[in-house]
Amino acid sequence: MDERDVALASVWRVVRAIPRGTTLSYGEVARQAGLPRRARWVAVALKAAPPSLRLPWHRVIGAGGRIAFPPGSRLHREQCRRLRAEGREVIGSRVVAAARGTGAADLDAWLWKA
DNA sequence: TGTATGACCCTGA
DNA sequence: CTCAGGGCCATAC
Repeated sequence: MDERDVALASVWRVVRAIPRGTTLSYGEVARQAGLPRRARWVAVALKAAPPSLRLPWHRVIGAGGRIAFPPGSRLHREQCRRLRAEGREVIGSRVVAAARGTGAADLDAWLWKA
């Protein structure tokens, strides 16, 4: 098990821990995984994640609530669908910050502040 | 070996 | 809002 595997496991662990209805940016995932400033690599890690892990990858979005996939692409639609299924509003490629007081909101309020 | 590409991020104009 | 420019770094060719 080399460094890469450890890093992959760290990222997956963080993503797996994102609560339902909440979102985390790539940069934040990287940071919480102990890989500061490696947001880009988080994308690689997600792409490399075996589907069998059933990671909630849809809860990982770009900074500022931006969906990272090209609008109209299959994955973009899939992510929108899953986020809305968890009660999040999505407008275009933007995931609207959750309103305060609705439970899962505090995290991203802190994240993309306001 | 070198270059290009990308599910990124941030600042500044 | 867009665009540019810097940083980041694994992968693919």
